[in-house]
Amino acid sequence: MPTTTAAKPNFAPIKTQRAFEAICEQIRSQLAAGTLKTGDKLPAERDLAIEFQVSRSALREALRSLEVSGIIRNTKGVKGGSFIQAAEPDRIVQAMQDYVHLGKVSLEELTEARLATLDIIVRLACERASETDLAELEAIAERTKQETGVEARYECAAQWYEVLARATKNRIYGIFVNSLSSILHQFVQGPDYETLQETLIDSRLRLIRHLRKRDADAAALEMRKHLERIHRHVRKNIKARGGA
Amino acid sequence: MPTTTAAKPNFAPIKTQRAFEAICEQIRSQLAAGTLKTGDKLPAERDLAIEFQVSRSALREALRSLEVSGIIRNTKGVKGGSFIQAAEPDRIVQAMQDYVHLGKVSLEELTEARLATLDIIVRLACERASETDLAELEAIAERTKQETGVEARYECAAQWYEVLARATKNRIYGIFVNSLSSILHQFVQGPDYETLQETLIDSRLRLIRHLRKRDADAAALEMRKHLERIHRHVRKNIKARGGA
DNA sequence: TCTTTCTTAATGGTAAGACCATTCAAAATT
DNA sequence: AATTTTGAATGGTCTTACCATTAAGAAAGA
Repeated sequence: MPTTTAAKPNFAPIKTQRAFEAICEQIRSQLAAGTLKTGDKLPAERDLAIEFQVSRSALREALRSLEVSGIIRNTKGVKGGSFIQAAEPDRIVQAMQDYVHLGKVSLEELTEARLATLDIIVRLACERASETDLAELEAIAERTKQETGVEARYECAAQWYEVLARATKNRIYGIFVNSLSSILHQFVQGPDYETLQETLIDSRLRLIRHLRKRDADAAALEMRKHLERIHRHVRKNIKARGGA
Repeated sequence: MPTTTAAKPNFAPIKTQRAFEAICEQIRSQLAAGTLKTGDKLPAERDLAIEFQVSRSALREALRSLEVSGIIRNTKGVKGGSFIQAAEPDRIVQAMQDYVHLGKVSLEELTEARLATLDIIVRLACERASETDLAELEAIAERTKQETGVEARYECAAQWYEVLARATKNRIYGIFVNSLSSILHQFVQGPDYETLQETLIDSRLRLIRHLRKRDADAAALEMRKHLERIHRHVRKNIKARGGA
């Protein structure tokens, strides 16, 4: 980069602040500061509009924005209002799904990221999993054995990964792996699901044993082999269907 | 309900459909069906309101909802309107920020996840970084040396991580590390930023050298040491300010 | 006293109409 | 030909009004 460019322009992009955006910012910052927290109730729309010195319609657009962002929930009637919602990763998952659906991310990228993320998770879980966590994992593996419906099995898998992520005592990993898994799940439907199922239970039981022995390398390897089986299956079905 | 209820309940949760939700659904379905696609322009608000037979305020709430979902973008003036837009990862970052603020994810969790994620990124970049990537990284490191403002430096850091993530040829990592960095950035303000800055440039240059030699372990170690310096700094400032 | 029904106020949801600020093309002016 | 002015289209905001839903309290009935 041989250029001279005395100083870079460094202009801030002008951006006419709309009223509802300013309102959202204020509420979000109060959330970040802790002034507002889950369960709190915002004043009524008419009162809030007066407080912000905007019209009710402008305020409502702000509330609508916060609602679709999963921050508040609106209920009608007296004793109704806008309540700060508990955090749910659904919005993140949906945002990632939208991103993927617009073709910005390939299946290969998803599977690779999932593999790497679960490698971290398994190794951390190996260090930190409590006996309660392990027992929960065993219960899920046991339940998976009995479920037959495709949806029920997916539910089991989701729980499996959730508990596994929880064992790391770090919620961030749970978000990551949940997002990736739920996106990949849309490709999982297809034949040969039965044959995968057989090896699945054994693989999970082996993984639990490795976790109990705190053998991180063995556990990570077991997870990797399992995921690669799944991903081969997914890739094959994608080709067969000429999917997205 | 005195009856026996022969079969299992299986009731769908009642959910009063609000007007703007119905509008969003129609537009989303037209997107899925391909009737609407990126770049298309929706009719003007007043016309759309007539077409949907709703008031303009109800329609605007629907548009607002679609806008914060990243589906449309609104511009003013004649030749303005609502345009279907391609999704950008900003939404994901925003969703993760909301989640952290709502969900009491601790600073420790954030830093740990960032460390682990960047470990993956560095190792992958070691394998896959092209000469162009490396040159870009060098240019950024060089520019960082000359910037003095806090915001300008953060801009450099953001670019640094973005290019680094791009070198992995996997966009998912970029999303992850962007989200974590932007959340952590809110804590970075504070004293002692100058002393950190000195070591920063050297650390980055060393990292680039390791990447060039394809020495993954050395590169990962360099990154880890750097991040741990940063995180110690952040933690200290948090305590000093009694922050969130 | 207890139960049921009715009233009522609070709140979100919707409607209708008006005005402002911005934008850009076309007309008017130099 | 270049510049300025005009004007219409469009999103953003404000105002006012009314409707639907909800829950608490009052009233009525047992």
